[in-house]
Amino acid sequence: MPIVISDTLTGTKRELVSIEPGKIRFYACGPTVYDSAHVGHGRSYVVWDLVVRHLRARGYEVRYVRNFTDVDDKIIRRANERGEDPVKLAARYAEEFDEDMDALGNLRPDVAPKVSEHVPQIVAMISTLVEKGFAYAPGNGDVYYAVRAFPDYGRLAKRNLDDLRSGARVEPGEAKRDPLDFALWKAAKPGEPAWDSPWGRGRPGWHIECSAMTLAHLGAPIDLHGGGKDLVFPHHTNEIAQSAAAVGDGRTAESFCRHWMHHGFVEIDSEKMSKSLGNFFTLRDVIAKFDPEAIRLFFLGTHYRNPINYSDAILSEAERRLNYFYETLEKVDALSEGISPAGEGGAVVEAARRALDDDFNAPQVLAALAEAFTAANALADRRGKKSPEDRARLAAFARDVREVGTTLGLVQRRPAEALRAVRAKAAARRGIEPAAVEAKLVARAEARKARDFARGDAIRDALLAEGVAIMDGPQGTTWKVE
RNA sequence: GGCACCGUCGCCAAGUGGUAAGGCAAAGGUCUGCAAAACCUUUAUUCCCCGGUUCGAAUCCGGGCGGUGCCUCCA
Repeated sequence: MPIVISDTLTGTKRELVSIEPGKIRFYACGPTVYDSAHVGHGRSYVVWDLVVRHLRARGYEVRYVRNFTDVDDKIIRRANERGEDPVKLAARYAEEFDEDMDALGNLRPDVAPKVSEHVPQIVAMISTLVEKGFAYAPGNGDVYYAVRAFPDYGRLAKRNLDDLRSGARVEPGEAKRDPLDFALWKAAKPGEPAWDSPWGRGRPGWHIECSAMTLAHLGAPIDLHGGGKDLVFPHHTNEIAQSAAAVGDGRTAESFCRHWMHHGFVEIDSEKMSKSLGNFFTLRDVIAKFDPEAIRLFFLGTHYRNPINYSDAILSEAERRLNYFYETLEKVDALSEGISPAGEGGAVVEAARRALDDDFNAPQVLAALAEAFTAANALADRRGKKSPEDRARLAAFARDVREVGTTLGLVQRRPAEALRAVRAKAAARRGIEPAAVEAKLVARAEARKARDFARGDAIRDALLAEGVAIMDGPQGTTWKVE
């Protein structure tokens, strides 16, 4: 069964065909680290994590490279504002980024290269482009890429040079032959980090770093390149032009990379979440409020290509759903402890694989899981003693769900611990004191033991008014935050 | 202005030619001292509107209306 993706390069859904059988060389555009990551970054890298996990589950040897852009105008500006060294500031945010990604359950990439550590490769690549006639140095210390030299220019973005030219503009001081030409190398300005080059001291332009780091760590051509939809133009368009000119045939986008995937944005009130609009939440802030696995579940509930609206309400819904998953698993684990599962991988595993093979359709996997969970609960809660066959089926459910969860990066924690963590966050959010709740539950238990149901119910209703729901079970009373 | 994308139940959301997944919410039921949770049942002859193609369209084509993104930094 082939894996099918929506390929931006062709604008169609088509089979992902790797250059070397069984191997995928994958590059995801990483963040520019001048500030804390926001929810939009979280979505982006959960998407790429899903892609990598599924490809690996399907037997591919995936080499996953994701860069840090740590040399950039915004980093320099931010560092100057704070009187800090730009490279150090970037390093700090890169570390923070890694922590956030870990919290979301994303696997680390195999390589996470930084621009500041690849300047020699970048200079070498620019030199090649100049030698081959794809780039020119007008003598002001800048080097520009000559867009007209690359016949496939703009194909990824489905735009031709005339369309683009109407909107292009040239900054004062630039010496471009064509307004669409873009800087590969920028002459150093005072107070900026700079490196020596054949064109004088300066620093890399925006797009060249990804090209150079892709070639340094994956070679060319690569199989798959990913990023947000906002990177299609100009970033990826220019990457293709540079790379195909430097190491490919100089004519076609495919000589650099075969397949391109782009995901949709996280939105607030149906508007793109972005730094410039100021309508963003940092991952740190959201993780402080909601369990990161609930955030991940929220991301996976919408197909990666579509926009996804962020709100506290929808995150609460994801949190309740996560609770349901872990409560079910806790119950099923208790009933099937030490039992060997019935049969081989079940229908859920197969359904999940099919859904992910079809352009990484995670929402469809969640739908398949929903049916499995319902069936497991029905069996677990059925009255009467469980037969050995029932227990084996429950064990099989737990095994299958966890296997699917491995690919999604969900339900890998121990249920009791996850439930406690989720509850703690929800309680903190609502200003609920767990110790106070426990004390009230003791009082209620005493009242009920004395068959004073009126008093017991009064305590329960008071807790519910605070947002605490209580469940009486055979093992005693448990509670959670509504 | 140019180039794209999107519009599916009260809400969220799959589905890209074969007769509308799933979740939340809602209603009824089972269970329960009463609840909660869980489970069962019910809830879109219909997919923004109007035409067209087709044996057949939410899915393809044309036109409208509405929303968004990119064209400048952006995941």
